[in-house]
Amino acid sequence: MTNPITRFAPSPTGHLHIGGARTALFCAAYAHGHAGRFVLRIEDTDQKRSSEAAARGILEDLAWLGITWDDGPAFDSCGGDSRSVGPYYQSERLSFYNEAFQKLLDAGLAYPCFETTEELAEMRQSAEANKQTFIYRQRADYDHASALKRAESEEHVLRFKMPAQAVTVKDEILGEVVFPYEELDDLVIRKRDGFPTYHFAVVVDDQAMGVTHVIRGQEHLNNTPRHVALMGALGYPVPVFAHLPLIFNPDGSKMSKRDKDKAVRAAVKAAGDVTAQDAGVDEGVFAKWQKDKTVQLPQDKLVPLAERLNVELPEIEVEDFRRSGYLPEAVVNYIALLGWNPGEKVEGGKDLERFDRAYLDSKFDFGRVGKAASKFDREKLRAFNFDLIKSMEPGAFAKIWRAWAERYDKALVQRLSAEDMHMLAPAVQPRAATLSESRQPIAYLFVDAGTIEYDEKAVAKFMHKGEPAGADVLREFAPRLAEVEPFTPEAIEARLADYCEHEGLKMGSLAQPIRIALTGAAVSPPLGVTLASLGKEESLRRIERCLAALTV
RNA sequence: GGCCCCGUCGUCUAGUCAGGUCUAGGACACCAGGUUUUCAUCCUGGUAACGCGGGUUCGAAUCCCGCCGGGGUCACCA
Repeated sequence: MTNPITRFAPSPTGHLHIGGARTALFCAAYAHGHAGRFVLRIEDTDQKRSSEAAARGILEDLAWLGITWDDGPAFDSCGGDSRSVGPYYQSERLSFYNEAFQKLLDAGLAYPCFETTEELAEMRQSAEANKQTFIYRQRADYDHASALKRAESEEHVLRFKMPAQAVTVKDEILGEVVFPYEELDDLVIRKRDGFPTYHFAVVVDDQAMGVTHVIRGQEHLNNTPRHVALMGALGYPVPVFAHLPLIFNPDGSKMSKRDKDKAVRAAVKAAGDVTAQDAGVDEGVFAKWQKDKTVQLPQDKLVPLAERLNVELPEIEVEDFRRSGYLPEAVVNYIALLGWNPGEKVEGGKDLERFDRAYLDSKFDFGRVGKAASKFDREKLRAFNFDLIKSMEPGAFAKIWRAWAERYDKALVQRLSAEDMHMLAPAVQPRAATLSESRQPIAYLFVDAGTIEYDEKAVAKFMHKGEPAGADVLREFAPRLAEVEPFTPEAIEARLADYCEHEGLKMGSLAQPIRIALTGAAVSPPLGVTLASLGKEESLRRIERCLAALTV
């Protein structure tokens, strides 16, 4: 097989799901690792649910992850139509589908049906009552010619006449899977509104775009025999299939966008007094959302509400991980390991787990994709992210940290200059596994000096005990601190060390009192950074206030 | 419920296709020590798994069968 063409075909109904991201990643990796092309196609045949904004969001999510596509919607340096097989929005490809419909219609392989949705529901129910699975089949006395005539004036759908034989799907990951004819119904291929169903559009488009390898989630396995049958009827070659194992929540449930609403809904219920106004939506919408598990609040309402209620939203979509402060490289590395692994050992007999895109592209193959579903372990992703953060140059970290904050934490940007963030970087990096955790080690910067409460135990241990007592050491040292110039972490550290040596003090006996004075507790980043980030004036003010508070 | 897929530490997995070198290896998490001016980082060590039952075989995590368990899918959504 030379020059494979893979494709990722999301429906634009929201941000990119993390599972979809993995599929896209593997599609891109396989294509790029085998001198092929990766196509991105937007499946917007569901007019009720699709939106242009969502489509754009998905492109952004992919671009952020660094997953680039060769053919598809133009975005940044991605996409374009150099092979002239576009357009890449299915809603703009109706003429292709109509041509294929006609072909099947002429051959009697597609036929109009006139049952209403209600009638079908009834048929389904009665089948169920008889403990049978409802399978739609063309009636024995079906008259094609008169149906075609009737279709000219009546609303109808088109169904595919399923050939009466079992279908074997050859899958690169699962092997051969046989589906008996009895399980395959005459599926709808054109909806009442004239749009093709997913099954039809995907087959026509994949053929038109030269797709050779269909890589998708295992939830599509049951659809595949239908697609294969359709391909046969249309005279298309059958591509290679590879169905990826599913990704679940840690509790085994399916990772769903609704999980986010679920978390907030529970918090709203627990709080008891949250109003529609608090949520920023209509009364009706809010009431419906509270009752109906399938209703979702818009992202821009849900996120602020979650923040107000102090709920941590589960990350489900790529955008969620981005907001939480994960680095795209970490996300990509982690999800690549969900269901796949390179099977390579490094020194010490350890599995090779950390790698970049180039490595993935060069090594990815279906032979090493597992069959079993995997659970999404945020702790491990977090560890990957943490490692990446720790290993960055402070300057580089400060840059991405600021870029992130500009998007998701405006207050941080207002409080800290780019220079501040650069100085803080070495202190923050080993203490924040994600960018959103970066506030924790420097929380002291965000409290007003006047409101600091001093931890009793710490005060007792470090301020009152000892000979001399910590408070006295601190009082003696304060003037020396005032002399430090410039007030940089290095200069401060040097002065500190100097002073301790001269006075015959242990570092801790001075360091801990300073920490308590500055932050209220005996925990903080290295003193040089802590002091410098606060600034000389503020540092001295806090020390003074602390000393005063202790003597009262 | 029908059909389909799956089943190694808590989690992700190596090992399974070509049965022995597997008293089952790694990673994350967890626990315990150590380094450090606190916290964190870092270093060292530890706990922990072949779902169950039958076969086949000198020998099974690896092959076969059954059971149990988990999941997917049954739309004019994708």
